[in-house]
Amino acid sequence: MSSRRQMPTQLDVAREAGVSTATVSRVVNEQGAISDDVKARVLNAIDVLNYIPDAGARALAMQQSATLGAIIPTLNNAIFAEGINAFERTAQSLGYTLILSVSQQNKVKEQHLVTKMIERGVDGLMLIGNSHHPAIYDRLKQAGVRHVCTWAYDARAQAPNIGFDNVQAMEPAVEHLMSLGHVRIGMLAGITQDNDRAAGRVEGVRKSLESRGLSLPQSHIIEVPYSITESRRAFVTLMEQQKLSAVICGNDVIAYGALLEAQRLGISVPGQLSLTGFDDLSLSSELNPALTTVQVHAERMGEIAATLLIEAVESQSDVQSAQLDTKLLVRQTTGPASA
Amino acid sequence: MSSRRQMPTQLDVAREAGVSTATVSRVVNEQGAISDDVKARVLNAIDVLNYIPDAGARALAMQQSATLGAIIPTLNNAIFAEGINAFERTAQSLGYTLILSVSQQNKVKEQHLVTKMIERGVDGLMLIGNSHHPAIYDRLKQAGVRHVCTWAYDARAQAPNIGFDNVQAMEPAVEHLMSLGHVRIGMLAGITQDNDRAAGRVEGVRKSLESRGLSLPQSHIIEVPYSITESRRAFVTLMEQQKLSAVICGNDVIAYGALLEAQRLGISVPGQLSLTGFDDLSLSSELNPALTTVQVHAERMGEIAATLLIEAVESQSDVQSAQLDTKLLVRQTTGPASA
DNA sequence: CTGAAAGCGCTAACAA
DNA sequence: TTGTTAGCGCTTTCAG
Repeated sequence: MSSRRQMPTQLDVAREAGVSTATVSRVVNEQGAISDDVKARVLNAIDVLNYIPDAGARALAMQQSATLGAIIPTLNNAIFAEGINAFERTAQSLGYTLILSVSQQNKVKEQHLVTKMIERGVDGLMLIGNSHHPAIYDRLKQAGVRHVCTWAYDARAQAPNIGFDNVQAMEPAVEHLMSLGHVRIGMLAGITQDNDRAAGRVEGVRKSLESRGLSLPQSHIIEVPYSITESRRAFVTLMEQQKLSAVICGNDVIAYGALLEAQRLGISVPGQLSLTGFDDLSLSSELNPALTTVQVHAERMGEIAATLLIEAVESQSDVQSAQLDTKLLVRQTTGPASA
Repeated sequence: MSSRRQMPTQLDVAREAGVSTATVSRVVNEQGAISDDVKARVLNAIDVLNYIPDAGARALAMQQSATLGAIIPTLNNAIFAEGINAFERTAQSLGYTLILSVSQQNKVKEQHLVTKMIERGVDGLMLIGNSHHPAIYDRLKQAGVRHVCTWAYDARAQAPNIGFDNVQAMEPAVEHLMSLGHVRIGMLAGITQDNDRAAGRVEGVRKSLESRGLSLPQSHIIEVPYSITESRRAFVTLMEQQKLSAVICGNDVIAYGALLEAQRLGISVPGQLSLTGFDDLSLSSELNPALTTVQVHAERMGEIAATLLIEAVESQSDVQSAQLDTKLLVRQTTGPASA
């Protein structure tokens, strides 16, 4: 019980300007015809009193908040941060405010956060990936809150998708490696539990391999958290157990760990071992050797998500899906398979 | 005009349970004494109707939103992302929702965003650094919105600070370098324009140097954006123009650029050149050579900011300041000055 | 222990 | 062109 109590309200402005609150509302929202005289008086009163409208009250009256929500697994992942940055920037430029929540990759928490978002009355919601608790979709539909799932594109998804196909995205990487003569290919994947993007990438590698007569046995995969330290450790384990000539990593950070550890162990990259990443973080092209990786348009994804969400909200229509492409960037960590 | 229209309201629940809205409010907020029977009926009605309260209406009635705002320069900076991640996590655990806006390091936009935050009725606001448009403090005070400035600690600051002293933080780095015999020390600083943290670090280096009889002429400093590419370029320029044996970098990313470029140029680190960073990003300790840098407790800063902000809001008192320490982490990019 | 009623600050018909 | 009057969905005295 404090904050806004001391703030001048629309009524104060109305009194100061000698008009009705409806009129104040009209000039604030630049809607309807207002005489220049009245308009000037209101504007002046607003300035004098330093009036700041109450968005909450406005939302209550208008039944829309000019607010977008986003629930992401974590911010400690440069690629999500980049996407959210663009999402916010775009939303802001279109007059929307961002409400951000982090689920800590916890499905139950995510479900709870969706309810929170509905409580807050967001006009649209952005989620990451397609594997969400079913109740989430129900709640969202019941509340009439438009939403998109990003970072994935699956024609069969039940919600609009704005992203890329994580399965297909791995195809060029496998193809590239095999064209270099690699046949003993392993993978340091992201944790696939509750993560359709990570799982999709594993599936993509497996399918691509199988369509070319190879396979990806479970023994050739280790799942690792988004951490260089963990990746280094897993890399050691993987290399000890298997004779691999190429390792596909679920993301760039995992690849950094593999590369750094390979260097420490004196395994030459790409001489003795080829390595690929995923995301194309800005560091990847700077490293020596520069990382061969799959480029993802995180920024555009964020922009598009915000744009389409807002478009759908304002036109009262369904949210469009949008498929973005990915691209294999061949750099220096991949080379011909040795002997 | 849609979203919540279709949602069941408190009144619907009241009818369904055969009680008054006041009663529904009481059980939802677990406040006041309610008979078990009534409580059960209400809870049941809530469940049946799938009732989700409207936080906006609640905020309007209670004059507080259970919302915290944060305005940051960018999310494309791992250290801010980490701080915000912790800020959000803490706020969430205390029942608060985060409204996040990015100023793109634009002072004018920041000022505008502060107004937006006030419109949204945030109970508390987190800002980065101490150099803000004066009008910001006025508005915040007028609106009675509690706030903290993080990532800096300055006893003279006009707003509560939760962070570290950017000037003092550089002292151990300079001291370390000088104890290794360095006297030709340069700096790749962050852009100091509108950035008191970057400026503070430059000042810190300068003061430390001067207190030891050395100096930091303008010719020994180049300011660089937060970008490896830019840093590499600036590093080349700096090294061409000056004979330096050590370069202090304004942050780790700049240091990565310097290190990578030094390696490309065949300048051995730390053999021929010592390098230090600032932030201690997770990659820094993994690099080879591992980066000597200044450790900052971004996560704790975010936690504390949220905690103290909420504490102040709920106790109707002033926000406490908190000073965090920084620590020089001596690793492998610094060594004795050669000849 | 529960209900009635007023009001939070704003918008939106409907009149005038 | 402007004012009046209802609410938006919730909380909160104040009665009972």
